[in-house]
This record gives sequence, C-alpha cells and structure tokens, in this order.
Amino acid sequence: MRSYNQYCSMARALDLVGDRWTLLIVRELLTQGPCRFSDLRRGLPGIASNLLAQRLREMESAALIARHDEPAPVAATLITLTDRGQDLSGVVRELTRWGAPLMLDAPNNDEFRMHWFSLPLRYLCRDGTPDEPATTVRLGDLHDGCDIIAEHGRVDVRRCSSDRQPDTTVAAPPQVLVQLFTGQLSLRTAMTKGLVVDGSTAALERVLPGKGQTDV
Amino acid sequence: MRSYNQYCSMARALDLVGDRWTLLIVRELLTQGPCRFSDLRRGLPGIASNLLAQRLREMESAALIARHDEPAPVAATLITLTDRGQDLSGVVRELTRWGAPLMLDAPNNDEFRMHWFSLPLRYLCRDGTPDEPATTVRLGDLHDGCDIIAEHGRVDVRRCSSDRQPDTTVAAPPQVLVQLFTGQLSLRTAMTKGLVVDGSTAALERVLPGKGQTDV
DNA sequence: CTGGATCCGGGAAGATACTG
DNA sequence: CAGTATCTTCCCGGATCCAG
Repeated sequence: MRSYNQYCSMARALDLVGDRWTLLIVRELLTQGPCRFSDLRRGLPGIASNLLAQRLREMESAALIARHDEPAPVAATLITLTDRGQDLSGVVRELTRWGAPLMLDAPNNDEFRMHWFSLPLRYLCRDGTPDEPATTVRLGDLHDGCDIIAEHGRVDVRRCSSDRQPDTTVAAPPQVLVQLFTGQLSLRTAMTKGLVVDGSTAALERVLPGKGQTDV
Repeated sequence: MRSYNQYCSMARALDLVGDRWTLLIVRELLTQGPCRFSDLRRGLPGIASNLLAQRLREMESAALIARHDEPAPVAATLITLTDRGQDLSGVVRELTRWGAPLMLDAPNNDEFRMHWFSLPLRYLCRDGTPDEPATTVRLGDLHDGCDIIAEHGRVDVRRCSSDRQPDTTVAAPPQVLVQLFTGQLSLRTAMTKGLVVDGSTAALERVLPGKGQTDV
C-alpha cells in the first residue's frame, strides 16, 4: 500500500495492515494457527492467488509472518504469525466486536467458514454452570469448525483438534447460529430452523448467553 | 470498497471501514470533534478533495457520520460521528497501540499534526502526583494541539479549548516529543534537542512516564 | 497436489483545475 | 467553503498457465 506519509501511530499501522486482505490473512492465522498457502486460500474465498502471494511477501517483509518448511516428509511451507503479528489480536478483536451487529443481516450469498465464527464466539459465550466438570462443544467438524471449552466459569474458544473429544457436536445454518449465540433465538426454536445437536443438549445450553432469551 | 462477500463479523466491518482513508477520517472526528470539510482536509494531508467527498458520502450512507448546518450566521456544514461511528474508538485505540512502536522510526518527510499525537498520549501519560491540584499541559497551540489534564491520579487528553487555561505549554519537534513521552529521553535531554516549555516544568513532569527513564 | 507467475481489463485512488 | 470534473496512474480481480 502507498504510505499515508503521516507521522501518526495509526496511519503508520495502516501503512502496514491497511491493505485489502491483509487483516483477513491475520484473521486466518489467528483462528487457524499455522497455515499452508492452500489453507489460506480456502479460508479467504475471493482472493486471487497472485494477490495472496504478494500480500504474504509484504507481510514477511514487515515481519508480521514467517515461513518455515514442514518437517515431515511433506513438501509444504507453513506460514505462522510472528509475535508482532500476534499482537494484532487486539485490532482483530475490536473489528470483530464492532462488526458483530452486521451479522444480524442475512448472509445473502456470502461465503461462510465456521472457524470465522470463533472470533465473535469468544465474547458471546459464557459458562452457565461453572461447578460442572469441563465440557467441550464442537461447532462444525474437524475440517472446518471450532471447539468451545467451558471450565471453572471460563470459556475458551479454540480451533478444532482431533486430540479433543467433544461432548456435543453442533451444526446449523450460519444465521441460525448467529441468532442462537446472540440470544435472539432459543435453543428450541433454533432446532426447528435447522440446528442439529449431536450429543448432550445441556453442554450447548451451558455456553449459550444468559437466560431471558427472546424469540424473534 | 468492494465487499469481501464473507459472512464474517470482521470482514463485514472491513466492508464498511476498510477503505483507504476511512479510518483516518474517523481519527480526525474522534480527536477534533465536529469538523468542517476544510478542517478534515487540513487534518488529512495527502487526500484528494474528490476522494474526501466520496468517502464522506459513503460514511453517511453507512450511518457512521452525520451532517448538520452550523446554527450561527456561518454558512458551513459540520460533520459529526454518529454513535455507531463513535463506537469505532476501540478499533482506533488498538490500531494506535499497535502502531506506536513505529513512531520510533524517524518521520522522514511525513506530515505531522499535533492533535494526532493525542491518541497515543492517552496511554503514555500518567499522573505522577495524584495529590496535587489539577494541572493542564498543552502540547502545541490552539490552532493544532491538545491538552493533557491530570487530576486525582487520572489523566485525560482532549483537544485544545480556549475555555481552558494551561499551566504549561510545550512545543517540540515531533520525534523529540515521542521520545520524551515514551520515556526514551529525559526532560533535560529533550530540552537540548528543541523542546520548549512555557510555564511550570513540574506540570509537564507530572504527566511524563515513570522514573527510571533512560537517555538514548 | 502445492505454490506460485503472467497477462489483462476494470475500477479505485491520486493530481489538478475549476465552480456555485 | 464545499465540493465537482477530468485525466492519469496503479491496484485489484479473474483467468490461465507452469514448475517442483
């Protein structure tokens, strides 16, 4: 991106991350962990491959990301966030928070990836029954999903891991999921709209926002 | 900006504020308060007038800003942030925080406005002597500056106001100011590098970061 | 398959001049 | 003061192709 040529903290930040796609690449690496080029492409529908390559070069120059070869027999390169790149989580969090109300508008024909949803989930979820033993709720599947882990009154949202065995697995149309986790839809109503729960319903209810939900 | 067409909170936020200049316009309105078109131009060196006009139209459509005619005999239109626009302060804060280290690089021939500096100042300042009566330190002047108000252990940074009479007025080259408020330069050393203090030095020392400053 | 490079068309951004 | 008009430049998006 062209520099703004302003001696201003924010303008200089935008000189580095204000380019189209750059912050969404950070989103992918924050929610997915280390990624291959092709992982990023899948998580960034709409980006041209040449543009992704160019952005990655720029971000490497700016020391936001680093590349290192995968150790195994695999001939692939892993892309990771540097510490400086990780520090962008605050920016990502605030953009996510500000944009959350925009999710109430219908998806039209927007693309959807379940792991994108892990960002707003971080502050939409709560642990409703802190005294119960730890519970894991999986949204989506191993291929594209995230795990909500409730324990001791705290909620942690991470990317799916085959190491973790979920108590409950949930699938639903994107907007139903949004309405459910923003408390606009009760669990019962959501199930009439395509929500499918595989496992304990109680585990899901545990992480849903507080009582007093109002059906739309 | 073209939409990313992603059903993702952050992507939808960037659909609205990811355009070039948009967040800097928000910066201006947050730090300067209601602005005229020409005020914005002065605070956004480098922007073309047609582009500013276009961004303002888009931001008005997105309900980030509103326009209303100035009441008095003046024939001017004031541009203000809506509540939704104000809510971007979290995004602005995090971008400012992340970009702050970039200010340690020299300004080259970047433009500088003192009121831009009020953003990082908000977390660089402290009240070193909470028991003293309230103090106001002015950086720059009424035309382009900001006031640092220390009171009861809290620090508030606002835009300059003729209603307020500062105890001390400070002027300095931009980078000296940065080094001073990041604790890289002692007050004494800064004064050898172009810092000029008009009024009580103690007032300025009160809001500077904690002791143990190391000269560069 | 992974990780790109190359080419091209359209549109956004930049520069400048001008106006009610 | 608050923009519009016009022209140029360059970034982005889409398609295609290619080397390891």
